[in-house]
Amino acid sequence: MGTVVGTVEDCREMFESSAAQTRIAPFSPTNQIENPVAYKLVRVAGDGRLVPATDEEIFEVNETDMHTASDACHSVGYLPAEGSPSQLSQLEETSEAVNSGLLQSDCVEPYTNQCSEMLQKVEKDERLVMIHGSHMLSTPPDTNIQFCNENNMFDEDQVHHEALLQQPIPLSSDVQTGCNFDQYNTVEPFSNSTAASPKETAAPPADTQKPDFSLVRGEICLNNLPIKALQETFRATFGRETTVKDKTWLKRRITMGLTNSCNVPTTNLTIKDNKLVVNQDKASVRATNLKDAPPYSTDHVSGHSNTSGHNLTEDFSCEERAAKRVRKPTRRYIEELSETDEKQQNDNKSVVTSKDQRLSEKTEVRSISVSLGKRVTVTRVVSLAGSEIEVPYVSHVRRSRPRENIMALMECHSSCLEAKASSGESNMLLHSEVVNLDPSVVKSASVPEQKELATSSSNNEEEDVLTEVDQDMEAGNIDSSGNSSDDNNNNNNIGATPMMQGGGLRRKHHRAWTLSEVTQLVEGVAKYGAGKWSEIKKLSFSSYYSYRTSVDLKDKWRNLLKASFAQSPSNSMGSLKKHGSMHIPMQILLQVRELAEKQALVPPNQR
DNA sequence: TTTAGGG
DNA sequence: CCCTAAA
Repeated sequence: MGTVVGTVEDCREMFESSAAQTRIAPFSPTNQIENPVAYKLVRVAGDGRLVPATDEEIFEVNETDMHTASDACHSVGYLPAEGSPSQLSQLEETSEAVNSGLLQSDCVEPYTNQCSEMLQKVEKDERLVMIHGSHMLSTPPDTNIQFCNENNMFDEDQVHHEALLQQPIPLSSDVQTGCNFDQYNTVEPFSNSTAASPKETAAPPADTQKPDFSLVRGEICLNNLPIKALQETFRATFGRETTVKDKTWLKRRITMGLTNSCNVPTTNLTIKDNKLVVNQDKASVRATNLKDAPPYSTDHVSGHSNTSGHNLTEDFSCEERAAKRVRKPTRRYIEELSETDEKQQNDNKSVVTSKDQRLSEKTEVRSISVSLGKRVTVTRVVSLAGSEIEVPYVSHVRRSRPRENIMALMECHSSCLEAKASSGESNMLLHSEVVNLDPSVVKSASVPEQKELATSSSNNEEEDVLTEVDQDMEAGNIDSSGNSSDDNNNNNNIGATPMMQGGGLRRKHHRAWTLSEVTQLVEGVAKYGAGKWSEIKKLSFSSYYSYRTSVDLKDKWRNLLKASFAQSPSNSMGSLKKHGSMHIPMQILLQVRELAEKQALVPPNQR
């Protein structure tokens, strides 16, 4: 069935040669409409192998990802027979890689122009791989959904092709029964694909896809949660509080956090009666924009959501703005704004603006290089707590775990992208990828294969350096412990390097554990047993190239145990709450406890 | 190299 | 998270 189409190319090649454009072609309006493309961020190892981007990396991209991307993201990468030939051919190359399981479906990146820019800047070995998936079927970005399996990836069994086929475009409420992710359904104002609406809608039914543990296990339906609950969930997910009251935003963020992916549509949609409502005016505008703004322009798509419709009539970003965009708040800023917004809209705004401008500059630079020759700054409007903010779609490549090697490199270029790109050894690749939604399949598949890959890869992991973007939105967000590191990122090399000015090593990067990570950890312990950290890491975390080390896993588990037992019985209900620090849903804690007890009994063998 | 613990 | 002793 679904053949994966992907192209892996040397970045230079892509950018330098006309080919690049061709590849990008999928974005062309025409293509987009019919064949949404999902891009996946990939890093090319020195040996030429493709290494799936880290979830964080992806994350960054997602945040900024263009509307387009959002569409793409959703889509599961199946190539329809219909896929444009060119795409197919291109993709074919990558398909191999994909099969190998290197590709992870989580994030698709909509890099086009930006990529090109970045690439240009990056002159080293980095390569970009674009893999295009033609289908729009969206999948919940799930960390679990990684296509790690070499063989299986494309097998129908593993892949939910069938399911997808059956439920092509429409996300019927039926499909989504159970848990609805509004986010998925939500359409971004800028979403590219006109046709997308259905596609987006296609957001995978939570049930089927089993986006994430929380979703599956927790049976968390973000849609139904009140804002307060969402905020709690947010805290649980990211380890920090949020005052944001925008349901849409919260849901999206949470979803992103849970899934570790970017698929979640960025913006606000108005959902009414299970349908996404877009302002026609805007839509019309959009149409206009689409023509003008090549790749980025997006179409409005109306999606159906089963969510209990609460309406967010936030404006979808106006095309107009898109054109104008100056501001480019990072996530963090956005979040902050939203949070503070309530309190002080004015102040925050001003602050944001200033920062944004800075960012914008960078962005612009990048954009300039774009193939079109015309730099287009794409921004999207995000409504925060009632105030709208324009957010530039800047893809961030997240710094993955900083390897020592890299660090040195990184230091040189503190400023800009170039530095990031310049990791000598590894190259970042973006490839569009088709994503399989099938949770079960993905999950099972991902684990084993990946390991092999990693192994075979010859230890590249460590060597590889990921390109980073100056801004790292995620870091700020994720890091619950507000580390100064984030700040440093902008100014300095970015968190990637633990180096301190003093010359001493700084703490590694504080990365708050996400719910999804915790879930994976718990699963891993359940499967392999506590103490098998290396196993767990390989099987459960290698997939998305988590920077978590076995030691990290061990430490986290230790903390989980502590938390689980610390929890007094009285708390049955409140999974979250209190303890400013914590989160971690009850279920997980309970699981932890069970596992702990269970293993205590049967310590040694087994698994 | 991986675990287990202490810090 | 870091560091380190043990294995």
